[in-house]
Amino acid sequence: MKLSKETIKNLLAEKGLRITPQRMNILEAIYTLNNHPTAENIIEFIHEMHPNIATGTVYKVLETFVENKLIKKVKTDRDFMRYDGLLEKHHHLYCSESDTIKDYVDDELDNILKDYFRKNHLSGFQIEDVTLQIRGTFDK
Amino acid sequence: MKLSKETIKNLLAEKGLRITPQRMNILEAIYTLNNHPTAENIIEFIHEMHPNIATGTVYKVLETFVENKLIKKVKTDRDFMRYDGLLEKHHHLYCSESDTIKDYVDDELDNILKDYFRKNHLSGFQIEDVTLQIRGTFDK
DNA sequence: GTATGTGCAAACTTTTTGCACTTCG
DNA sequence: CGAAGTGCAAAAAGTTTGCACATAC
Repeated sequence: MKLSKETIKNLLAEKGLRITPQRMNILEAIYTLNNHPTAENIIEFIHEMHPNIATGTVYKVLETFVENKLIKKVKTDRDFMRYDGLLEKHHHLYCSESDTIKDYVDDELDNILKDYFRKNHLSGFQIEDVTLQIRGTFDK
Repeated sequence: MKLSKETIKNLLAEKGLRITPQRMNILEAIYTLNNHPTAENIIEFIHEMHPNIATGTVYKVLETFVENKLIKKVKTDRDFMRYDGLLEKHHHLYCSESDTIKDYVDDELDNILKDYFRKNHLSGFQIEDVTLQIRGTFDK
């Protein structure tokens, strides 16, 4: 999921965010790394080409991106944050034996869930979004 | 979901864990607090009656409980861990406006999911468990 | 030019660790 | 008694913050 500089610029511009080299690099890193990187993964990746980008900046930029819905935080039960650049609706496969998280996209599943929650209204709760955590192991 | 001292002892004994006052207090706290407490919530609760229990001990005991499947870690996109004492299969309602997480139990939903994954085999992945993250807002 | 973003280093928060001491069984 | 658990305080790990400087528009 490698994006061109132009596409990345447009993504930022659409959200009314200033286009800075740091933001472009960080967004590019997330799309290139693409397997739900941690802040550290992103920093490491960027430092190979741009060693002068600051840790604090990366965290600030990531927060900005989350607020502007360019990326999402991924829920985990580990003590560090992971980020997700896939904007399309999707679910996650969590590996029990490693830190791998893979995306799972399927319209049929989404329709089944939509149907279920249309029929079974949760009283006192307005649903915004439903995603599955599918825990298991990848075949060796 | 308040449990008797006897029940708590049995839970520990069944897992072959030594019964200590600290472990009993921590397990009791989780069941009493019951809304997916953080380590801090648990420490605070326990300190009211037993001010001499150490923070490090609480973390060590929580890890032991997770390893022995007495409790589970709850996946969140926040930077602190939350714990769940409900052993029955269930899903989670995450509030977008607060840190509230509520349980959602429904057999019909579980059957629908079981059906779906029986029909749609994920190649290269052995499913152990599927849980829903239902994000939204509670009515005021 | 000015509002916004960045670098840096210090601080903060949450969790982990090592080791002497204590306790459960 | 011996293995396992606890307290404590120090440190690690991850993230946030404040402020002077730099840059996008």
